[in-house]
Amino acid sequence: MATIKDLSMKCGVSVSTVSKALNGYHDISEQTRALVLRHASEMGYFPDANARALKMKKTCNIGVLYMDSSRQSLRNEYFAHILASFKEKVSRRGYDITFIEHNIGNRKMSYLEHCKQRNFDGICIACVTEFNDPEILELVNSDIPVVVIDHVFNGAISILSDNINGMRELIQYIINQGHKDIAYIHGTKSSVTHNRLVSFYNIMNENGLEVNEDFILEGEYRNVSKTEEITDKLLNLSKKPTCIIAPDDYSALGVMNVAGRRGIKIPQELSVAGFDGILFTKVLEPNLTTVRQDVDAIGAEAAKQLINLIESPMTTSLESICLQTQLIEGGTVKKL
Amino acid sequence: MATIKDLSMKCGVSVSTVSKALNGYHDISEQTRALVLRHASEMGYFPDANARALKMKKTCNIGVLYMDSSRQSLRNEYFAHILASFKEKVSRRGYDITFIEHNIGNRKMSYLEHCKQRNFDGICIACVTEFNDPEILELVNSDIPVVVIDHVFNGAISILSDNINGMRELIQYIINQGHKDIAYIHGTKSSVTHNRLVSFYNIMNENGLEVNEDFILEGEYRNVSKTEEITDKLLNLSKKPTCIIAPDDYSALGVMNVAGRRGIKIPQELSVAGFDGILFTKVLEPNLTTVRQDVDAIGAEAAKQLINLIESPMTTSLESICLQTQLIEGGTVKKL
DNA sequence: CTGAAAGCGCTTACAG
DNA sequence: CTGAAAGCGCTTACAG
Repeated sequence: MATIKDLSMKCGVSVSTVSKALNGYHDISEQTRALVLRHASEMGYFPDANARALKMKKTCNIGVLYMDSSRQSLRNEYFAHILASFKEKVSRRGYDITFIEHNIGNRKMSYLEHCKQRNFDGICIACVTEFNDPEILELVNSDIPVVVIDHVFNGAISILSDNINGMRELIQYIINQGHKDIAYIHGTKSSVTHNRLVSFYNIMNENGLEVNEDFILEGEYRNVSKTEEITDKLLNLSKKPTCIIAPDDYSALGVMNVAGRRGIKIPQELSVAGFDGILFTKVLEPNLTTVRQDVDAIGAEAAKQLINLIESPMTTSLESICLQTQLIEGGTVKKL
Repeated sequence: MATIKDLSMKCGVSVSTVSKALNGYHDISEQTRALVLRHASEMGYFPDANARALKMKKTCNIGVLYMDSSRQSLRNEYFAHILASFKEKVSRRGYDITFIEHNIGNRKMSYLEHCKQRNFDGICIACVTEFNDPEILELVNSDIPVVVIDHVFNGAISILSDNINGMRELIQYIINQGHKDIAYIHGTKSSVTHNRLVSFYNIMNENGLEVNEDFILEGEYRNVSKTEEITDKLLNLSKKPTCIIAPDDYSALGVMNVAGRRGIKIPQELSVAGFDGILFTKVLEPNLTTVRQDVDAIGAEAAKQLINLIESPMTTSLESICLQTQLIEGGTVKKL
């Protein structure tokens, strides 16, 4: 690729002048600037990003961490959608995205070391199940601007759905449909899971309904077979629930499958709800009753906050931002 | 971050010596090397990747292009899975992944210019619908090593499923189940679509079956509502198909939805098949009859080929590599 | 075996 | 308004 030196020779001016002309400095005559710009575009010249980064301490590159114990990574639709939106937003602001890994070339290193070597301007932590991993804490506590999806850390910006209110709306809707015996197969413990559970209990209580402890069982997010197993347990109880809430939309298929096998019609004989509002549930018929998380907004907000933090650290507060969810009534919760 | 200069002062040797010790040169005494290594790890020193890249003309970074006209990007499960596998494989070989965009900072540029500025060691082109876009051609014809998913370019490595054989197995299976009136809603024109179509015609002919032109309609990949529309048309024909093949698994939901609305039972009264073998069809009951593309293998093979091309250009041939597919019989094609 | 020097491609005080 | 010089953090011939 042509270098700034080639360009300066072509223009017959010094390298310094070329650089200043290109970077919009004002102590350059309009004539010279025009000359430089013309030759630059003729030669297809663009400054080397590495050299520029080295000098300016700014890479215009954001590190994204996708690491979860089940190694779903981009295979998790929810996070893939968030990343897609995040990517679109940051790219419009001139930042690229690079995944954070454990090595460069054949050197092994920690995530933080990777970020330091690559000189990322900021970091987005998403799709992590192990929030207590010391490597994650090291990242969050570093001096690199960080935004975290779906988890609250002291001293970092967090973006997450309003799980409490989302769950409230869902449960209230189900109760309004006449259900009292509601089972909740919740995901593995996490702050998100905790908030949803708390909300579940609260709304039940507010409505004067008692929570049947047999109906609260731990499943796993996105694990269909585990949800099937638990659904089987629930349907074998002498006192059965009239409605089952799955950890998420995807695992809700597990509830449907078991019902199908037992010849139980949904929603006529059993109601089901999910959480997430992911793609395929929109087109499945009947539409799944669920709480839609606004993945586009989550990604975009994460991007916006992170870039603010990078570019205006002193006016960006490190708070957690809750995004509204939307109740999708769908057709899998029957009016009793 | 600590620089090599800090480290050299700590060690009391020159910067050159430190660099050589770190990089495994042999003209360094074992004593000195040990000293340097010890201090390096104590200080948490890692060489700045940008400075290194500048000097060595090697970034250990691969550009990935995700650009499709429908702006699905990572939201397309098929490509998200391929990318996940690609990412895992290249990272194990020490390469990072950065998405190719149209700008860095506030400079607009072409994809190629972006790659040149970032000095990517190689490029993976995936998730592209516009293979004739001049920007894509520019990338493919550049001197940067390139691997392309799902499209064959002269002079570039291509990775794709064996669509011809995959389709053969699917159609033959459907025919063996006793179907003669098979409709094929195919995706938008592309080389992949073309090969599947050709294969469809060929297998029909080989089996002495005539293709009913009314049964061959153009839909769109991953477009459920379009598939619903076309399914409606097909089911309104006086002579109806007994089996409908959708552009892919996702759009196959469209066929199922229309059937559901009309009270047509699948597979008892109408058979359906898809293509891709994506996640949710594995857990949907009855399992969709489909052709599974081995997304893990596609991503891994793309990674392997690209890295070979980067590291050993003279022993890596620019060919297209076809990966085997697998017929998933599932339960949506009835034995007539 | 070690180190001074040049250079990768840029930017930016500083002097003129 | 323009340009020579220093420097960002590295690597690597080259000299000793």
